[in-house]
Amino acid sequence: MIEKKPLYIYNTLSRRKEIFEPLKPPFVGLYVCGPTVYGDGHLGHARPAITFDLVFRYLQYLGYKVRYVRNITDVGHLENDADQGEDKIGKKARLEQLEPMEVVQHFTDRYHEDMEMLNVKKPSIEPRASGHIIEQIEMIKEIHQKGFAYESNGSVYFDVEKYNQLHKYGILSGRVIEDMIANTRDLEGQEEKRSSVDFALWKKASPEHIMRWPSPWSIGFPGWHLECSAMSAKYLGEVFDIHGGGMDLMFPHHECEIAQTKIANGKDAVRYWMHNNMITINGQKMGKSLGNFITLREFFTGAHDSLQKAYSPMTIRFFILQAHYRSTLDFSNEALLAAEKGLKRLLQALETLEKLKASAKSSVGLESIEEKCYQAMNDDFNSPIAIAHLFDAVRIINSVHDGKDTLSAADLESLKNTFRTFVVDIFGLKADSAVASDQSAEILKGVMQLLLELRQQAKSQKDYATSDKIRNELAALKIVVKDGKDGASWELE
RNA sequence: GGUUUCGUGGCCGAGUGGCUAGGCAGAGGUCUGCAAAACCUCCUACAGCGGUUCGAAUCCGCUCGAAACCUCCA
Repeated sequence: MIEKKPLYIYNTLSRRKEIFEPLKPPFVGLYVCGPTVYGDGHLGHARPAITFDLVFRYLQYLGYKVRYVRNITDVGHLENDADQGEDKIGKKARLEQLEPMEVVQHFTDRYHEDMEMLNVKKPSIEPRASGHIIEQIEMIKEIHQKGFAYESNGSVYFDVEKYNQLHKYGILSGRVIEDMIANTRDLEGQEEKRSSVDFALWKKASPEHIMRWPSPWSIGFPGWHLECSAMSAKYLGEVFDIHGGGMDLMFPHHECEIAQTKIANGKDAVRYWMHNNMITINGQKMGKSLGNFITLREFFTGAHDSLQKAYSPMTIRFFILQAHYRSTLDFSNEALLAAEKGLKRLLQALETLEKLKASAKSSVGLESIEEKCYQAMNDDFNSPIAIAHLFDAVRIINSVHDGKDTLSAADLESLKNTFRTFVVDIFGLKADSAVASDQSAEILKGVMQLLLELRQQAKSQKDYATSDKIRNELAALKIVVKDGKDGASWELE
């Protein structure tokens, strides 16, 4: 354990920050709703991935042994358009003449690639919904036996009104069931349900629905909300610590999870509910249905009309970390450009830090930086505040490098430790690997050293024509030379 | 219509009863052969109107505006 100060987490259930106390310390169970793999991930998908990556990393850093479960939804959710009853993955597969699992595999692989680019750590377990049909069927049986589900034409529905008589339905989203009944729109395929608020636990497959499994009720597929309940219970137990996901999943997805689980195992499964906010574009949610999304790959390559240029994965990561996870974050080129420059400044300082030399004593105090960073993180993972404090450290690092301030050996060691810990370990930021640490990189390093020495010689002989030629030619190769107090350094643009 | 939020300087974004983050952009300066980088200084805002308070951007009320969810969505 690094710090004994309490960690506060905003619990959606109580709508306030609560002291985080794991059920069975030092273990922490964390479940996060993962992607539906029927298309490439977009910027919106990066938000929960990075948010809970931060949570995962920080909890681990505090010394907790975290089991992080993030699922892959590969059964598909019901489509609500003309192709009623057909799920998204099935639809995509029919269109492209592929096996559904082929589609699933393809987009799962691509999702993993995106996550790796963003330096998102792999979860401890990444279960697939299709691999847990049996568990889901068992759960439906349990709910059915207890009288909170009914069969209708081969499908099984959860009886929300009956549930609401014993427990309150809508505790997470603050909804009142009467209002919902009064306000629900008329949708097709609702006639099988007793009430419009009921939700499907099992759906009988229509003929064109190609993803299907046998069950006691019909050949079909599990309802949309069941997989997370079944898989979280399987891997984290009937009661576990944190459940996360996007705010848009709060209702109905998470609300349904709460109701199902409460009946199936008689307990409130989740102790802390965490929801990340949305990324917006022109003030509107970036989403599949609105068609205003930009995929992560498009960001990385710049291949999208809305993008002025390509943005590196680390820029995206830093952009997201610079906002608190519960705030909406508006995408724009200006904002991304600003993030790109800020990140560069931060990572530059990380390198500069390695070159600093200790002095007899420090001219600046820095013990509070570490403390402030921890305080910020302990306050519901307030990464933007922690980053602000890291920029204070950047200023100190650069001042020392310029010879305007000094640091004692102990302070320098402490600063290195704090800075690396937060930037690299907790925020997961790293230099984009334009130059990998392979052989050619070593050669480049040597060549550059030679060139800079030659340039220095030319400069000391006031042969500026030569020194400028070296600098300009290198600039044309996208290598930037920076003169400092003690010699020049270089970087790739 | 209901539920949940939000409205902060040129832009992005924290904060949330008094001490007025941070980044980007802009202006001036230091350094430098010049440039870049770095450093220093400056630009000081909280939608509007009332109320509570010694004191409010922060609490309360109203008005205006925006978003998410109520249908799959991170």
